Formats: sequence, C-alpha cells, structure tokens
Amino acid sequence: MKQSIVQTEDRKPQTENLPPAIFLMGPTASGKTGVAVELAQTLPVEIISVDSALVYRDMNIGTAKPDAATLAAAPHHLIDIIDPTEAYSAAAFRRDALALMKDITARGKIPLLAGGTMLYFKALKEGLSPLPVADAAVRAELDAQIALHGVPWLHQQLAGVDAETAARLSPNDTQRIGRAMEIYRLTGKPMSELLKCQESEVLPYRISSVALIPSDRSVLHQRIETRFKQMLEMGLVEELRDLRQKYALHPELPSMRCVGYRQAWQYMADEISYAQFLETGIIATRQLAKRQLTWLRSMPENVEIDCLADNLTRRVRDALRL
RNA sequence: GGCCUGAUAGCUCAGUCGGUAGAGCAGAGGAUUGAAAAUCCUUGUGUCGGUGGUUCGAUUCCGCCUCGGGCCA
Repeated sequence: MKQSIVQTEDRKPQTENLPPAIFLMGPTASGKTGVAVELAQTLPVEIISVDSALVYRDMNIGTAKPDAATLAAAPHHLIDIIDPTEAYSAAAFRRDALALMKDITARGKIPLLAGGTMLYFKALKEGLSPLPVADAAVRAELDAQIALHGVPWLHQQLAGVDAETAARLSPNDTQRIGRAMEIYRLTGKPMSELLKCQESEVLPYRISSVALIPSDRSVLHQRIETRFKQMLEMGLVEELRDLRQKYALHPELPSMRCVGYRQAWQYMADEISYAQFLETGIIATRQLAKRQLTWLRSMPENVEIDCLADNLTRRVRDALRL
C-alpha cells in the first residue's frame, strides 16, 4: 500500500519533449514477463528484455524464457542473441538497448524495458565510464596467476598500481580484483582514475519506472520452489545435456554459472546428489531474488507494486498512468 | 522386552575435564562500472529433549521419563 509515488513534476522543462520509455523491474519469479506480455497486447510498446540469462540461445527451461508462442505474440528484443559459449555485458546491453530504443521510438512505439538484471538498468540509465572491453588473453593470464599465488596475492599487486580500488575491494573478490588488474594491464591506468571520467549523460527518454516487489517474501520463496521443481520436470537436465552436445561448454562460462545450470552441471558431474541439486538450485534462486531486491531498494525513483496482488497488469498500467 | 547409542541455533553437527555454548549451511542486511542469474562483505541467546538428584553452581555427572537409531531376543 505504501507506494512511493515519486512524481517528478519539477523536472527541467526539456524532459517534457523527450520520448517516453518504460522500465519494468522485479526479482525472479515476480511475474515481470507476464505483465510485459499483457501490456504489449494493448499498448503501443515493444519489449526489450533486460536479462543477462535470456540472451543465450538454447537456454530455455532454466532461464524461464517465454515460450515460442508467447514470443511470437509479444516479440522480445535481446533474447536469443548469443551462443552459450559467448559472453554478454552491461556495456553491450547499453549499446544494444540504446539502438533499439531509438528504432522503436522512430516507429512511433514506446520501448518497454523489462527484466531483472539491475546492473543493466543502471548502466543504461547512468552510463558507463570509458573502460576497456574484456580481454580473454589477459584474463587467462590473471587466472593462471590466481591459481598459482591466490587471490589475496593479486590484491597485493593491485594495491601497488591502484591503491584506491584495492582499498575498496575485499582481498577475496576474485572477479573485481581481476577486472581491475585487467584494466590496468590494458590501459596502463588505474581503474579508479578511469571511473572518474564518468560521462554522466542523461538518458534521452522520459522514464516511467515500476518495480514489482513482493509484500511477503516467503510467498515468493514458495513460488521459486514450485517453479524450480517444474523446471526439473520440464527437463532441465536434458536441456543441459543437449547444450553440452551442441556447444563446447565448460563450467566457468558465464552461461554455465547461471542459476540452475550450474547446479545441474554439478549433478551431471556426480558432484552432488539429485536431492542436493534440487535443494541448492532453489537456494541459489532465492539468493538471486534477494540480491535483486537489494538493488531495487537502492532505486527510490521506482514506483513499487506488490507482485503478489491481483490484477497485476492493471495495477502496473495505473501506476504508469497509461 | 534386554543391551548399546543419540537428543545442543531453522538444518547438519562440534563443545563445555561442572562456571548457561560455537562452526558450516540456510535465513537476514549490504555492496555492485564490459562475467552481474556473476563476485564479495556483514550478521549466531538457543527453556543445550523433560524431570528429579548430587553440587555454591548442571547443558556437562547420576536416576527416571519421552522420542529417534542400532544390535540381541
């Protein structure tokens, strides 16, 4: 009931002339897709998926990807755009989403950005600093050093070239320490310095932002459990088996670290039992939802809607005043 | 029925040679700039099964009871 109605009436006059765009965010299993699809049936919108897992082709069951019929009725951009052997990124998303938003607007439609990858929303809204793209060779080298000396050692190295970044990172944060070192090796400059070149450019759209948040988390947890069991019945393990047959996959790939696939891989490798697979899969999904909710709490500009309420789509429409 | 063994945090368990207890996991909170469904940080008071006894003091020792597990009949 306590919808934080953030009406920004006192914005700069020029925003009035900007084309509209809709953000629809929510944790996994909150019903985002259903709402987006229903909105697309009655409003002049085109859906852009904001989801780091839906980008992968042939990963359907574990990502809860809308089925073919749904996608035919309500096309989604940025779904099935790369192979599971490839990697996507916040920067790639920003580039792709901006181009799509421009096209959609030119067609006289409204971009509806729907999904649960909050870093992507943030990158789109606030922009990114001019950092170099990931470099496989450098990463392989860094991984080798980590294997040899451990992450804290690499953290020490980082402290030598970028004390500021090293200070804000945990000595155990493998991924961020590696990324900071990668940036230094590629540019010769510390990440902290490059971050200050933030091109804080405003997104040229009038954004209406809605967040689907459960009023009772235990209900969301129950939904997550039910849905994960359904994924197993639908053949998540078989899907992974087929994926491994079709692509040269390994468990360190971003695609294979996705919730559900990672646990299915461990199960197939006999590292865990079926019961453990079920349990850890559900747990990992709950933890994902929790992190997504943490993101959403840090975005006070969103209008919050209880995703457990009836007539969800209508409520979203009302909140958007469409 | 007899003997043995267990009962400690939501779960799995450690521990206290008697001074009211701590790990892992889960859960909760947070961070988040080209891997983000990733990666990382913080967070542990619970009639130590019940009840009597010994004791200055019992979750710890002893008796009985309840409920598991095992072996023998």
